Amino acid sequence: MATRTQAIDFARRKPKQARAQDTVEIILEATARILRKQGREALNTNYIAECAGISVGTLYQYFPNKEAILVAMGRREIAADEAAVIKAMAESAKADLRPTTADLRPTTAKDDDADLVRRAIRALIGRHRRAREVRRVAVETLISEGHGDEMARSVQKVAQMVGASSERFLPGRKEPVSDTSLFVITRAISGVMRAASQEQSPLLDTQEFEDALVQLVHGYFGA
Amino acid sequence: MATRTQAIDFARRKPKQARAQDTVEIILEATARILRKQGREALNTNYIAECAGISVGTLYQYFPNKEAILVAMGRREIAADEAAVIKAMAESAKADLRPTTADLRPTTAKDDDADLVRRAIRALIGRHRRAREVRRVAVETLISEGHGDEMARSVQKVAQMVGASSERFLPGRKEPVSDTSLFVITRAISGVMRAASQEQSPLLDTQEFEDALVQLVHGYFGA
Amino acid sequence: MATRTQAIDFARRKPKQARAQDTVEIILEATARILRKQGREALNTNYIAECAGISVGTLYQYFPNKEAILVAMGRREIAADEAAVIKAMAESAKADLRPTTADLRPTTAKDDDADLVRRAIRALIGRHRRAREVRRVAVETLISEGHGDEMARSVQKVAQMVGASSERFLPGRKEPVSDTSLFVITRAISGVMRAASQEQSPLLDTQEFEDALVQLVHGYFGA
Amino acid sequence: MATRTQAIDFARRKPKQARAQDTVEIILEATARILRKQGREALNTNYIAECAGISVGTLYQYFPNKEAILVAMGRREIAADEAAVIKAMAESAKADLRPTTADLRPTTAKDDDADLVRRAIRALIGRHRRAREVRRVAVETLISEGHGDEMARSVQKVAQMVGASSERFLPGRKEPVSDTSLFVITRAISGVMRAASQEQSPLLDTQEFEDALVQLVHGYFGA
DNA sequence: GATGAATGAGAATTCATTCAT
DNA sequence: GATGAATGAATTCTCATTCAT
Repeated sequence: MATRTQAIDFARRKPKQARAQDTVEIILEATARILRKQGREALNTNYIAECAGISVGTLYQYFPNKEAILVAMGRREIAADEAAVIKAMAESAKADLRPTTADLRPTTAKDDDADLVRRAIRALIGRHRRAREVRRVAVETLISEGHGDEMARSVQKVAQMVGASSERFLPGRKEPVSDTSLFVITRAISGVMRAASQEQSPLLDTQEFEDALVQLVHGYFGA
Repeated sequence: MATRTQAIDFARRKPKQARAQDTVEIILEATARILRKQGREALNTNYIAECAGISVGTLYQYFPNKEAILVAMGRREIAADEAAVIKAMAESAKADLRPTTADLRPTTAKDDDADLVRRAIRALIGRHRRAREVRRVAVETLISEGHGDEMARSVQKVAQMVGASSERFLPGRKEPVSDTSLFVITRAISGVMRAASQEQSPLLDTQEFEDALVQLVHGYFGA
Repeated sequence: MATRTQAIDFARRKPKQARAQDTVEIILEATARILRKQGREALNTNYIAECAGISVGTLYQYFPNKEAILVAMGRREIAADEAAVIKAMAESAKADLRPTTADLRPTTAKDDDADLVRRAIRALIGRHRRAREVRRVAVETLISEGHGDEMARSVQKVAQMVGASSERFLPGRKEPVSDTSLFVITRAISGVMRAASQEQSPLLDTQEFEDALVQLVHGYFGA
Repeated sequence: MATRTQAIDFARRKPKQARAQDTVEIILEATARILRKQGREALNTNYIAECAGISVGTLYQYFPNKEAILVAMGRREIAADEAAVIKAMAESAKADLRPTTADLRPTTAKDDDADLVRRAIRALIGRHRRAREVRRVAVETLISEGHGDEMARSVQKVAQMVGASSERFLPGRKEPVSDTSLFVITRAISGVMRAASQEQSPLLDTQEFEDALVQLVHGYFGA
């Protein structure tokens, strides 16, 4: 059965047409909105459909089940994170960065690296500042549905980009960053970010917080 | 005992008799078992009661609702973490620690501090090595039910103990650790640990992992 | 129609289609049937659904909870009472009424009034002769859910109609019937009727009973 | 079995001792208190026991089941009504009654009768002014448990007393009051009273209300 | 493709009652 | 006699999913 088969790649129908694509969008947005405003408790397919302004039947034409919606959202979040960080790093060369904690960073060749790390972190903080519940639930579902690897891969990818760039500027470091180190530093950053979101920490909006995270990275790969 | 008392806060009836106390225990254990073996999906009050070998009615005599059970478990987990870490640190003075990555730690006065941090981390890793789902769900509930502060407080407390001890051995550092630093380092450690559990990372059982975490702390408060 | 509209006030979804409207009807009828045959004890949502030949889910698509069903029934009863009485009074002009207790009523201009009162009472008795438990439970719920005013208003309305008509034929009475009188006479009639239903009094089927009630009204406002 | 047998007369054990008698009292009072303050919804045996300061087990030593408690309360209410009315009537001869609506009652031999009716009604109003929910639930249970006759009998008894006394003063009336009349007038009074309680009517506290009820009786047995 | 009424298994919770201590 | 922990059937209500129109 077509349905069954397609269910495997978690989107019941490949939306080729613009309208169908929109519907998917609308569903995902409605889901995010509910998550943001009422929390996971209030999330159910009927309500998603209602908020999306479509019927449940239509919803099930685009997603085989509830989890698929969350998984799609999770992927989207991760992709958006990735894009945001990469974009930020790409802009690194030109922009003028005036960090407040200049004393922590000697004005050497390392500067560019600092910029890179700082920019990546800043971008991430930006992403986390909003849609806490959305992220949490979506990512959680992604993991619990066995797609945790996708997330890990994305994080790893960005981390490696940072690592690769860094090497150019850190001639002292001979070997590439180990897998363990990569794991630890990426999860450390995510963990701090996540906690700040979840605990609604006011730190999320301070420069001090950004500095501390930058310091965490530099310290770890440190002098 | 802290654990006991707090668990009761949220309980429907104060179990005065030994038997009642046992019942609470039995319920919590059954809950943990289900979480561990079948996951959150399978968790429901009827099933908990069945697994605990009691009736639903009895369950509701000790907990006003499902969440309360998870909250109690969360508190228990946290308290156990705290106790484990503190105990580990207390033993720090006498025991002989032979870390494999000796090169990371110069043999100076800092040694004792390193021991402290390492011991704390080692204890934490130990705690995380088991009952991943249990921790996750319980702690999550704790947070989502608005008791996130309790967890934060516990973590903070331990962190401060480490910080206080450290100062003795780091005469160079004049001021106490700032709140931001405390937040960042504790959440970083927790985040890494949590990710390792959740992603079922094999790293959790390696010495390399422990070393990396120790390095994360030392690097952050760095040279 | 008032009944329909009000019933919907309390309903979960506005049934736009004919089928849906029927469903509401079917639910209410099943409820009445249970109340009549097995009493309040036997009334539960699962059983209502079963008797109605629908699923519980469907039931809850039309009523947010059990009470709402009873409230809807109560409103319906009241509206039907009102309609029955008004209809009876409207027919008053033409029909030939041969009351058995002619001696109680002098053959004067008051006759028409007597007709009016008698007709109203006769209609009410007719309504009460059936569905005792249904009325009792439904109306009780209406009141206990805080909708007692609706009932009062309906009763008052009819009473005022009677009062207004009476004035035409009782030139002797200058002032309109006071609120207190209205309250007392309407509740007196209702009380007697209710008791007759509840106590399953055989009086309900006698002419003597009707006469006594007519006499109660006439006596109260009496000569 | 002793228990079974005694259950039939609705009190599991005949409390011969003072203490036992007290316990029954305490249970009934706790029940009334709950009914008054939290309504029927909140009424359950465990809660009654808790409020009464005894254990459920003890409660079941005095009442075979929940209904028995309500039945006992109902009987008590009725008995108290009866006693209050009878007492009021007994005092009729001496006391000085200054009704406000003197115009309604010509100063003839009927005066004493007026007093009697008025006193009875006044006493009843007094009883109804408090414990609305208590009465309602208790009496309802009494009826629904098939003890409606007891209530009817009590009401009838009082009514007959009034009727009997009246006759002395109403030489014109040859026959005793008919059963139908008795039924109608007693239920009319009860109905008005009940409605006033249930609808929380402010009339309950006015002289006008008392007058109207007196008028209802006098009008019915009319000039 | 869209709709939304219907489904019904399943989950949380209550409460009258019992019985071992 | 008193206690109160335990019981579990019963009840209310939810929500993912289907399918006739």
